[in-house]
Amino acid sequence: MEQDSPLNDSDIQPSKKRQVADKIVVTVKLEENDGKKKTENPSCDCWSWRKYGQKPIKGSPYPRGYYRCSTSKSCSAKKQVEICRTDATMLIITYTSTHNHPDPALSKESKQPKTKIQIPHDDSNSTPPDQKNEEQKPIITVVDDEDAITENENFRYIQTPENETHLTVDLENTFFDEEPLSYPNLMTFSATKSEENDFYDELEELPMSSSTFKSFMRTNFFEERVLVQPS
DNA sequence: CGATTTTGACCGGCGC
DNA sequence: GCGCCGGTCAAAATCG
Repeated sequence: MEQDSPLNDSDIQPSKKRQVADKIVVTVKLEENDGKKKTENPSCDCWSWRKYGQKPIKGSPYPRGYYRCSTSKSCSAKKQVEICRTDATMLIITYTSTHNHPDPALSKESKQPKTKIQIPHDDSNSTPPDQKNEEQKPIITVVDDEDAITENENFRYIQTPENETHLTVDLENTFFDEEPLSYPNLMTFSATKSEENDFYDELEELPMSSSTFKSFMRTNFFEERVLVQPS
């Protein structure tokens, strides 16, 4: 249905190896909340996701789920959800590509789409079958596997033995606060991705107010800096 | 009844 | 060249 053809979207380029275009790794620390805290799930970034695959990952007892944006067929936004092999309470969400359409939540902030991340229980305990019971996610850790992001009051660097730079984001102070998000370096738009450029270019033309845009950015978390610069 | 999840098959890239 | 592994597709099943 999209009046378009199958595509010209640059998302399909089999001839090129997977370039590390936009890849954001967000680590969410799941804590046993009493279930009272209705903190939005970072994984539920207000977008509608449709699961299209799941595979066991080597080195991890937990499978990885593959989700795609279900709002728009032409939307190439994707995300992978897996559980940290060392910390079962750590949810690793990897975002790939960006949405080429406004966040539906912006229009209707009253309702939130249902994105249910399924957390496979590997415990042999007689855990209840209801796997839709995840409302716990107080801390978000953004892991930039490329370059270190910036340090912000809301961020905290965490050096991992693996050589990665983990960014801990205080959810309540960052996303759920109405304070103007200020991500100095995080806001650095990459001037490399044509798609993204186009995307943001459109945004500029859109009648979005700065606050709207902010919200938009908030939903998108941080547009990572793409490092792909073809020589 | 439509949208979404599930699950195995399929495919392409990479390392050996 | 082969096998491993990660990522996607597609058909069937399930849910609301």
